[in-house]
Amino acid sequence: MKKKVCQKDIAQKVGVSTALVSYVLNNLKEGRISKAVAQKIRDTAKELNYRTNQIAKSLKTNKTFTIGLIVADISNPFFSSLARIIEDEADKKNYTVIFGSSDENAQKSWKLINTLVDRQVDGFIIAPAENTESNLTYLKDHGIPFVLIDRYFPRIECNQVVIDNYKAAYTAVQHMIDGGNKRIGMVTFNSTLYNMNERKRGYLGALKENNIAFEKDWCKEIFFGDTKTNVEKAIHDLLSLSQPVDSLLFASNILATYGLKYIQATVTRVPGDLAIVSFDQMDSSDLFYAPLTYLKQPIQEMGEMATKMLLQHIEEEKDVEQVNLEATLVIRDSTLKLVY
Amino acid sequence: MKKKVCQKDIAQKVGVSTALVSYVLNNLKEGRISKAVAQKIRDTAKELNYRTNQIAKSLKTNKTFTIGLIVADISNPFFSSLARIIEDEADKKNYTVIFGSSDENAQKSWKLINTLVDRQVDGFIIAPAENTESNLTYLKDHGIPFVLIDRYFPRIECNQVVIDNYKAAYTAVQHMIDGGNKRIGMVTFNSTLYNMNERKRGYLGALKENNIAFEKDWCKEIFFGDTKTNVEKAIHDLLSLSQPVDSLLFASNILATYGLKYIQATVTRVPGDLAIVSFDQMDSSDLFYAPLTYLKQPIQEMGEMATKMLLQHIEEEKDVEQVNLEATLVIRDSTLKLVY
DNA sequence: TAATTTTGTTTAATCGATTAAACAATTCAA
DNA sequence: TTGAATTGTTTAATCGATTAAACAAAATTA
Repeated sequence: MKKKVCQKDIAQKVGVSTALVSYVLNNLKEGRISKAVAQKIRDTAKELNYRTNQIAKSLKTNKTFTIGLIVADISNPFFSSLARIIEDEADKKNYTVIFGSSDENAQKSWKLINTLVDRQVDGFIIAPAENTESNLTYLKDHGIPFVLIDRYFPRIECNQVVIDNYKAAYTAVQHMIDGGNKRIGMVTFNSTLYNMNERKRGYLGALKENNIAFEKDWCKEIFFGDTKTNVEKAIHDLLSLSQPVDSLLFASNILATYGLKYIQATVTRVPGDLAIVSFDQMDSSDLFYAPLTYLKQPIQEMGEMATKMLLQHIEEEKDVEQVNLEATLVIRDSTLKLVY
Repeated sequence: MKKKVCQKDIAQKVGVSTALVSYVLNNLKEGRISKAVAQKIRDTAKELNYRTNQIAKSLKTNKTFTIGLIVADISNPFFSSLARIIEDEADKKNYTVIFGSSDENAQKSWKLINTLVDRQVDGFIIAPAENTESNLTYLKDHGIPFVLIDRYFPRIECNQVVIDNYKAAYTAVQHMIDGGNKRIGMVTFNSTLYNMNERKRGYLGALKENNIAFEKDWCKEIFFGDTKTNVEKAIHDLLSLSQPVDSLLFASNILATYGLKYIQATVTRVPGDLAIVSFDQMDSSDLFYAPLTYLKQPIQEMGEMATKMLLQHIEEEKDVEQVNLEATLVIRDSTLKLVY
C-alpha cells in the first residue's frame, strides 16, 4: 500500500500551512484567501492526486456520510431491489451504503447493528427481524437515526415506511372469493413479525366478512430454516385434505418461489385446481404457466421515501414519521375465473 | 445524537490513563497489567456500554476492516447472490462490505472507486464494467488490493476469479447441435467485455467445429440501455428470418429473463420451435413451461474464493492469483431432443 | 545493601483532517 | 497620522483511539 498524499504534503510543496489547504479544498473562508495561493493549492492537489481521507475527516466532523442497511437477506430479490433504490437515492446526497443480512436472526441483527454503530454510520435503514425490538430501542436511546422498512413493531414508535398488509391480504382473498373460490389456503411464515401477522389477519378478516368458516388446516405456517422442504410439505398437505383448498395465498416471494416450483411439478392445474395469489413481484411469476396474480408492493416509493426520510432525520431534528403505502393487486391468469 | 462513551471516560472513572484502557481492551501487555485494574477497566467499559470508535481506530491503525464491492447492479440476482456469499465470507474475518452499482458505466465506476478509496476500504472485489482498465491500473499503482470477479481484462494482470466462458458457450452450443439444431442464434450484449466476447467466441467456435456456417443475422448484440425492448426486437427478428433460428443461446440472466417473457407471449414453442440455453441460474428458468437448460456458474465458490483471496492479499504480500472455474451445463426440457 | 530486573502505569506523539483564535501586514477612516 | 477595520495566513487544539518510550516502585540478584 503506497503512502497516500495528505494535506501536509500539499502544504509543504506550496509552502503554506495545512489550515490554508483545508480551507481552500473545502471552499471555506472564500473572501479571505488570496486567489493566487488558492489556485496554487488546488493545482498542487490535482498534481499530487490528492484525495481526502474520509476517515480522518469523519473523526473530526463526527460524520461519515455512510448509512447502514440491514435486511433479512440481500440475495432476496425484494431486498436487493430495495438496496439498489436506496443506493441511488443515498448517492444523490453523497452517502454510501454498508449492508448486512440478519438472516431473520435477532442475534445476528444485534451484532450487525453494533458493528455498524462502531463504524459510526450516520443512520440505518432496517427491515427488522423478529425479536429485535430491543435493538431499535437501543438506537432510539442513543439518538441514532433509523427508518424501518417493510416491517415494524406496533409498540415501538419510530420512523417507518411500510404497507398496509391487512388490507393487501384482505384484497387478495376477497378477489379469490369473488372468483368463486370457497376453500382458501394460505402459506405464510411462522413468525411473530407484525407484517406477517397482519397478512394472516387480513386473510382471516376477508374469510369472516364473506361468511366462510376458516378451517385450521388451511393455514400453513412455515418455520424459517429448511423453507423449501417445509413449503413443499405444506402444499402437499393442503392439496391432500379430504376437502383440498381450491385457492392459495402466498405471504411472500420466497414462499411463492418454492411453492410454484413444487406445484409445477405436480398434476395440480392453476387456476383450474388451484387459484393462486402471491405477495411481491417476481420474474418467476411472469413465467409460471399461469402468470401469477400478485400483490405489488410500491418498492421504488418505499426505498426512496425511506432514504429521504432517513437523510432528513440525520440532517435535522424531526418528529417521528410513519408512512403507510398500499400494495396493488395485479390480476392475471392464476386467478382466472373458470366458467364450466 | 447522544455523546458516545470513549476510552477517556472509562479512564477517568477508573482513575487510570487512557493508555491502560486501550491496552486492556485490546488484550495487550497481558503480563504487565495488574489483574485488579484490568478487571475494573473491563467492568467499567461494560457498565458504560463502551463501544470502540472504529473511525478513530482506523485512522491510527490505517485499517478499516471494510471491503468495497463493485458490481454492475446489486439488484441483479447474480450479483446479489454473490454479494451475500461475499458478505458471509468477509464476516468470518470481521470485515464489512460497502457496495456500489456501476451500471456498466465507466464513469460511475471511477466515481465509486474513488469514494471508497477515500473511505479507506482495505480492498475491493470488482465485477468491472467496460472501459475500466484505467481504474484497475490506478488501484494497482497505488497498491490497493483488489480481486476481479466474473469479468476481467486479459491485458491487465491481476487477481481474479472467473469462469471459462469460451468453454461454457462452446459446450452449450455443442449440446444444441447434438440435439439436432442447425440454425443457432445468440442474444448477447453489445460490449467489449472480455467475458462477453469469450461467450461469443465459444459460440462461433462450436459452430465452426461442427461445420455450420455462421450467419450474421443469428447473433444479436443488445445495447445496454433499453434492454427489454431491444431483446424483444432481437428475438422477433431471429424468428422472422426467412430461415428462422431453431435454437438460441442467451448470454446472461438479464437477457434470458426478458427473452423468456417475450417468448412465452408468442406462439413459439420451446423446445419444438426453439431450443434454448441460458447462462446463469434463475428461479424463472425453473418456472418457464419448458424448464431451461442453463450454464450454472459456481457462484458460491466464486464468491468464497474471491473473498478469501482478497483478504489474504490484504493481510500479506502475495503474488497475483488467477483462478479459472468452470460452468456446468444443466440439461433440462428447453433443449429436449424431439423425435417425430 | 547496592545494583539490576521486573512490574505496573503514565507521558506524549501520532494518524489526517478541521477550525477557533491569534497574529501580522495592509488598507481605510477620521 | 493614528487607531480601527480588513485581509491573508498561521498556530495550536481537537476528534478517539494506538503505542513507543519513559518512569517510578517493588522485587530480585549479587
